[in-house]
Amino acid sequence: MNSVDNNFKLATWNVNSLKVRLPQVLKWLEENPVDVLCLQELKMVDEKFPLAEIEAAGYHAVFSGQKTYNGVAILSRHAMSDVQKNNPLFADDHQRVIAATIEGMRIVCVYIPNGQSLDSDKFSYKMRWLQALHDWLKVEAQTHPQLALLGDYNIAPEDRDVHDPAAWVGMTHVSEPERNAFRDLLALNMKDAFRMFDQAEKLFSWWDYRQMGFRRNAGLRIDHILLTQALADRCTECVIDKVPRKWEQPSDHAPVIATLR
DNA sequence: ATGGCCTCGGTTCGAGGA
Repeated sequence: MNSVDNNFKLATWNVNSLKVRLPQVLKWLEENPVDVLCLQELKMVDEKFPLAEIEAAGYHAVFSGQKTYNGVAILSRHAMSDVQKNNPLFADDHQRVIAATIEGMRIVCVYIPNGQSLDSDKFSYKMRWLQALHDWLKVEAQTHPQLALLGDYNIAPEDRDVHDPAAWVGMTHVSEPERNAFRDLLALNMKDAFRMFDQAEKLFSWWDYRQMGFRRNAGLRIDHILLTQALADRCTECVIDKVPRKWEQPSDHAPVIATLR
């Protein structure tokens, strides 16, 4: 038994349709046998969830899907308990939250709303949604000191998380209210796992399908893993895996992986 | 350039994403 075997890996990936991306998810898990993988944008109802294929790959799965839009899942090599769908403090037609307890950790998988544009109803929905998430996690962290919040946040926390900050002024994902909401989550004694470590510049987790965004590295870092202090203390690495973004018919997002010792 | 791409639902285009 070497030290690698004792690591616990948590990952998140917005797959932009699990129906289209299932072969890539299975391939990625074969190459990256993480302990937990949070998925967003399933875009399918629960009846269509490919449970047999996921289980054949060695994973349990819990999921909360809907037709066409949204939908989230947690895949885990370990047993899951206390599954929670949606934020109990926020009535929501969208399926954007699923949580489960795994090996004593509270794993919260989120697909935070996009917001569309700063003057839209969808933006005010995003901000109300973020406030409710904060209020819920504040309570949840009291009973689960080992809490991880993984997902597509649709927020680039700082200008260094944006390929061309000037081009994004006035857009959603980078506005002060959104960045304040991100800092409010950090203020729940959580750490952005990626920023706990030295990283190269211009590392992103999403690239526009248009204009050859990936080739130009025209991206944003909007997929995050936040860890409460108890888990942050165990975190030894956090990386973005650009490999599947280079595959044929990729998701526009890349997986993010945190390693705990 | 109110663009460009991708997915879905449902038909050959609009909505939504980011």
